[in-house]
Amino acid sequence: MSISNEKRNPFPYDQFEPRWQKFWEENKTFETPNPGSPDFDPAKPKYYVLDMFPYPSGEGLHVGHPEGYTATDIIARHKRMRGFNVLHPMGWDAFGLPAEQYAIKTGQHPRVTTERNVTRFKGQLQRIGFSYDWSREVNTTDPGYFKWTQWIFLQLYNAWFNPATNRAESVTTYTGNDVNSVRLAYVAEVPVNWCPELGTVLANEEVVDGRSEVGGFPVVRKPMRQWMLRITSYAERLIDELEPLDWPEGIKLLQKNWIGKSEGAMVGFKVAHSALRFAVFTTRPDTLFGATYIVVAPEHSIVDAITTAEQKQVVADYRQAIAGKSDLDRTELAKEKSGVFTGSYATHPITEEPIPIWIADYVLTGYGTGIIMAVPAHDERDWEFAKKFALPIQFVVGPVESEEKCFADVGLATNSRFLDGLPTADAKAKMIIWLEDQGLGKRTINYKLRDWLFSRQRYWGEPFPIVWENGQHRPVAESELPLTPPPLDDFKPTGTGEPPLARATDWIRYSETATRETNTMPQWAGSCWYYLRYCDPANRETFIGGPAEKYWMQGGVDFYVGGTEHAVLHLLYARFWHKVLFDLGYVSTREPFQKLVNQGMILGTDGQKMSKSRGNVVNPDEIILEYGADSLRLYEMFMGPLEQVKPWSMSGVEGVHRFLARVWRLAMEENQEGAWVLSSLLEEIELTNRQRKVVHASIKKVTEDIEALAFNTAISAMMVFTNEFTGTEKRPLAALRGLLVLLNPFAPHLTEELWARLGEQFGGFSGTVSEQTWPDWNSAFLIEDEVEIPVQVNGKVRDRLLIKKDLPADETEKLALALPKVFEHTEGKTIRKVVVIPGKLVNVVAN
RNA sequence: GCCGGGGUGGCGAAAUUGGCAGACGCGCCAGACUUAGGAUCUGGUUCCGAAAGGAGUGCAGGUUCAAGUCCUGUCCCCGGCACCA
Repeated sequence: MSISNEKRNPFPYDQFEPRWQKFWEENKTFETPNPGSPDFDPAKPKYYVLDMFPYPSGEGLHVGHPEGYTATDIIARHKRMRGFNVLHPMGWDAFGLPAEQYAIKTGQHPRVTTERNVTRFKGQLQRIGFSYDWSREVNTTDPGYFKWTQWIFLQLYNAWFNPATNRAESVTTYTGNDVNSVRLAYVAEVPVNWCPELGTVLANEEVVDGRSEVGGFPVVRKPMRQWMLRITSYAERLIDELEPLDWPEGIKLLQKNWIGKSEGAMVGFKVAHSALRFAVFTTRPDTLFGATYIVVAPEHSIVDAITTAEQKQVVADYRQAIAGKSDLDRTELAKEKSGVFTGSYATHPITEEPIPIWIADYVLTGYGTGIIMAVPAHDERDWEFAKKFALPIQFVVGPVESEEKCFADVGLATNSRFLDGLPTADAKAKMIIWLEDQGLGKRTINYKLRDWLFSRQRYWGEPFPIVWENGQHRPVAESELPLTPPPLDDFKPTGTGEPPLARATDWIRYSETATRETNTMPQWAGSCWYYLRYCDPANRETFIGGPAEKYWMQGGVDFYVGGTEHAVLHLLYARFWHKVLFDLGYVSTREPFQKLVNQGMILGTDGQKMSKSRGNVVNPDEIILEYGADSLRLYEMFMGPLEQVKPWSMSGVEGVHRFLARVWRLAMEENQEGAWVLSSLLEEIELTNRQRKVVHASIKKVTEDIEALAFNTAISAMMVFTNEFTGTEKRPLAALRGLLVLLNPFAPHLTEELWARLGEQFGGFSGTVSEQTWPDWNSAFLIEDEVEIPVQVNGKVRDRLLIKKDLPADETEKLALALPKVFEHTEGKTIRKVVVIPGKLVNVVAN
């Protein structure tokens, strides 16, 4: 019916927000020139602020995405205002399973789905007003991009890790006879994580509790021929070079534990009555005299050779039972130890006593040698196993309180001949030296980290630039890149482990005698180097040009924000690739990401993790529609500390929305017709002392808080600022100028709009706010000459004292003791002591 | 089990080096303006108590003139790893 029934917004964000977004786009406001370009200013320092680029899913953005993105955007805008050349790009990690599975269901080519999703994501991000330099947008599925992903793979293929120099080098420097045994990218027949449901193998990092990280399908162990990347040769450097980085300690530790370095010794054993030998890895060589049996992983190749005729059947049965189990089953059964005797004995290297050799699934194939010496007296797992199968237990470290309990602690060696009486650390060292002298063993460092399983049986990924001929692999020429996936009608997995690309028979046929590799790279490949491509996205000659790399990557990415879920995946892989590129001379830093921050997860309004099934997902589009992009940005930052997990609250959004409305009404008012016009209270007047103090205190607080990433308290400081001026009769323009600049990185649309409107009538508002210089505060304006300090009696505040800030202690004490309240509370007591912290507090101690 | 993070009002949270616990926001209460208010403005709001006063940062101790902050022990929540010899 009438106008009054229409929704009236407290300020017209719906009109000016899209207008400013268009303005920034048309004026290329946030495009950053590269070194060498005419409008590049080499005098400015650089700042590279990076978001973990998203996978453009069909669901669109959820409110978790803009959390980190808003934080980096505030930093980017703030750094620009402080005179930095800021690199702030965005792109798409667009290869991946969902698009492929959608293709399987609908026949729709993944490229079509991907393009649609990218358009959607980009539109959503632009509607939030992020200051990305969109001219640098990258997409991992773009042939112009994955050409270089494939190129980098070829560098890995053509490189080996030289232990003598502790770095990667061209394979041409390798002097051994089998170059394929040292390449950083190699083929191996390995037990892999095969996921029948997905029809593909997965990396260890993609398997969670025996199920696929994507989809949650069961994963089983199966030996298959796969491409591997030799990340293990970088284990040491991945740990050492992590140390100086400005990363959360928790993430560093997560990576360190994942790499899992342990120091110990390799000890050689002989199989009794046989020429067979094997080695075990132990971190407790000092307990060698306590080794009472040997355990071999069931899958180990030595098992056939050592199993006696009598034990053949039980061993076969056991191995069969283990092979049929998924990792999940194995984990669930972990509580109960199982295993069988092989019938063979090993000879103890020192005592030369025979000790039985068992197989058991508590020993893992992939770690150490896959064989252990069991010391049940001093290892919980061995203890359990020995108890269950009545194997002998020999204590060699003491003091032992009870023979009925495993003693896994350090202590003093006993029953160990030349080690007796030595504390564990010394015993370890002495044993290692002894073993080395006798040629029975040697000091060894072992890592939990395994080589990276790098091939997938999928369609929607980068094809390997490799061809096979006579059972041998070789790289294709660089000039043949990019190698694009062939068109297919059927994207389904073949179910046999043969990748879908195998269906493209013409594409596979490389020559009369050669065929193409049909595996594709995992999704992680593209994200291993995208931060480099942003520096020089249009370069057709190389993956990154020298000058761009040297300028933008100097000291690494300055600030990188993303979720913890990538702690051991993307962040480890990218560091590995970066180190290879560094060793080969293509980049100039050892590490890619100097400073890393993890944003905390945003929970639903019910305090639970957001999920479709719970129905508690908050859609940013709806927030923008109802409250505007600035409100969304501001709320995301006002919720609490960036790194903390925190629940979404709709009334919280309204709170910051009201704050923005107050800022709007500081400058604007409605006329008779209900149109917004400049407020009649605005005047070019001097600030009062009190106002000037508020302005400068806010500049200080907001500046320091932005640098400390304490955006929530920066916003509260601006709320205090706004409250201070809301009630005033006259509004000094200088205060408004200051507020708009401070608020701009947080609420760019509102501040630009007010700046422009004020500029039409008043001076001092030239250009856009984004172009303004960040203000400095003057400490002189912050000093108070009078302060109110609490006066305590026995630690309880009883009164207050208004004194000159620098009043000497003795005079402060005198004034405090003269207070009636102090007298009242010390009456009948003796004053023992008066603590005076000048300008801060007085505490009278009496009893 | 091991490693990491965290427990502060009704709620999200603040609190340099130990120095007035609860800034700011939400919610709630009251008032003003108003035909109206789920708009706006003003004031109040940790708890108990009419007040004086007392209690209070997961719990129990300790150090100190003074502890959310430091120390010892303990409980709970969240995240990661999980037979790595």
